[in-house]
Amino acid sequence: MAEPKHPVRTVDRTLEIVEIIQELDGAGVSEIADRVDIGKSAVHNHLQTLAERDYVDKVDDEYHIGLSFLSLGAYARNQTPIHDAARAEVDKLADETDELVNLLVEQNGKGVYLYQAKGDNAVELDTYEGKDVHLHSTALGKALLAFRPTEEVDEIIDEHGLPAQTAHTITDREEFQAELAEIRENRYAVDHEERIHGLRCVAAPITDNEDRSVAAVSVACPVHQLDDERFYDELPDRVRGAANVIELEYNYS
Amino acid sequence: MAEPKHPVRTVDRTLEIVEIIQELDGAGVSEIADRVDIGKSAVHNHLQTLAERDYVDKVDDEYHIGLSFLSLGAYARNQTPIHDAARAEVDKLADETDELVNLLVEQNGKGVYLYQAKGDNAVELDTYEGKDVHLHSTALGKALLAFRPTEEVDEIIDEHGLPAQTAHTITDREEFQAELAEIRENRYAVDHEERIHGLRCVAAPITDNEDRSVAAVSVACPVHQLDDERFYDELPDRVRGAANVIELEYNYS
DNA sequence: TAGCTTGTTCTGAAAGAGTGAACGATCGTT
DNA sequence: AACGATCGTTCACTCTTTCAGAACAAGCTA
Repeated sequence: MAEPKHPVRTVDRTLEIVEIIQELDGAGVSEIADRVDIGKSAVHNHLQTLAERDYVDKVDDEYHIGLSFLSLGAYARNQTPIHDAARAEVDKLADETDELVNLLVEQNGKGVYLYQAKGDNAVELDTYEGKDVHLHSTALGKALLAFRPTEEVDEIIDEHGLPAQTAHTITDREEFQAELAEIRENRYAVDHEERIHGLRCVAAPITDNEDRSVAAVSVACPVHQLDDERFYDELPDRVRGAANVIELEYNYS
Repeated sequence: MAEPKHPVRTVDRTLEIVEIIQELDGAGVSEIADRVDIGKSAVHNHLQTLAERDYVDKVDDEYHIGLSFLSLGAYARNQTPIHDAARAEVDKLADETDELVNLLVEQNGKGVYLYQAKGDNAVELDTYEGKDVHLHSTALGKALLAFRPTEEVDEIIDEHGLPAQTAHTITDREEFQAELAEIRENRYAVDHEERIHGLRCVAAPITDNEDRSVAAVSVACPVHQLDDERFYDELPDRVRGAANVIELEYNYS
């Protein structure tokens, strides 16, 4: 996507304001005006306009993200064919493993969490539906990239790099390509505390009829919650099994 | 919320554009320009700006709602304490009944679907997470209103009226108040094709410690799918049971 | 009470959103 | 194959309208 030739600055500013509110978990007019480069009267006008349509909620001089965004967000998700195909199986996997199960898709070279199901024993993380993450530092992202053409992976790395998130993140290009090759063989990926310290995940790609990935599913759990045996023997099979069911649903129905 | 004294028109226009795209299930520049009162070059500028941040997706000269809205929408939902408390139980109810289960909250006098779980046999409806509906024409809305003070109900009716959605919608004010009184006694509400022809629902309120409703759960099914016996005997108990579990989770944890 | 915040209102002035025409591309039709 | 229609995109000018800044009310803290 080329840069807009004639961007509408007001729209950018509004989106910025909304994103700041999300980041701060609710904020007041002055607080927002400090972060975005416009005066507080202007911020006030934006917020009133957004509040009118319930895109923000005002609670005691604090503004919060409004539920009107849910309509658009849920709609956007429902539009993706993979969501419908995957949801039931993701729920089931969460139920069986008791862990946190995630579904991720790619958008413009980054990963976006599309759906999340929490088992009874699920770890609490910073991930939420709609959040975007670097693809290279998660099992989900690696599983997804492994089933994309090499040139596409190169493009994505060119654009976003391989920034380190923890000491375990793979930051070397060749090492990363080797990792992807291995994932292609196993049809599952493992993340050893590569994005978050103390967390490891197993992920499997969900591919279309041409074996190109359209999404990935993962189970995430704290390093010390599951012993290695179960982590390496049991989880990969379960995750691949779920991915398989989703693929069938996605490709043949 | 008072009318904004100094609305930011550009923001209104952008939101209008986005809402049109949603309504039309994707649209082109000219198509949008026809509906919103600005030229197509202006619409084009808006869309490019939104696309830059993934708030809209461009696919072959058609623009669609982007996944960036999911981040905000899911975030807004996660902020509501009722969501966390209810989600697991709503899933369970859907699993047990095989039907469509909905969770609704009130916002500015209208109902907003907060969460939805589909059982194996769930009916396909026009409802989706984030959608807003009139409160008076659904079992969910009636259950919710029944546990609000009378003056609050009056205010809401003053603002939104009791418009007929089908031939069965209650459109008379007194009749509606009587219906609410009955719901207060039973602690569950029934919707007899009042919003959609051929659909009936059973809903129960979820109340706080002062017995004021904060949300409602419902099971929805086609009129001819379930015989009257099961509909009237089995469902109310199940739905009230689920509501009860959610209340405990909401109020005491 | 004074002194700091906060959100809100208002008007002028500078910014920029929108108009409308023109261009190039891609249709389906003649 | 050439046409006409319709699409998305670009551009420069103009007039709309956003924004800055000051002033005010309300709520704190000291």
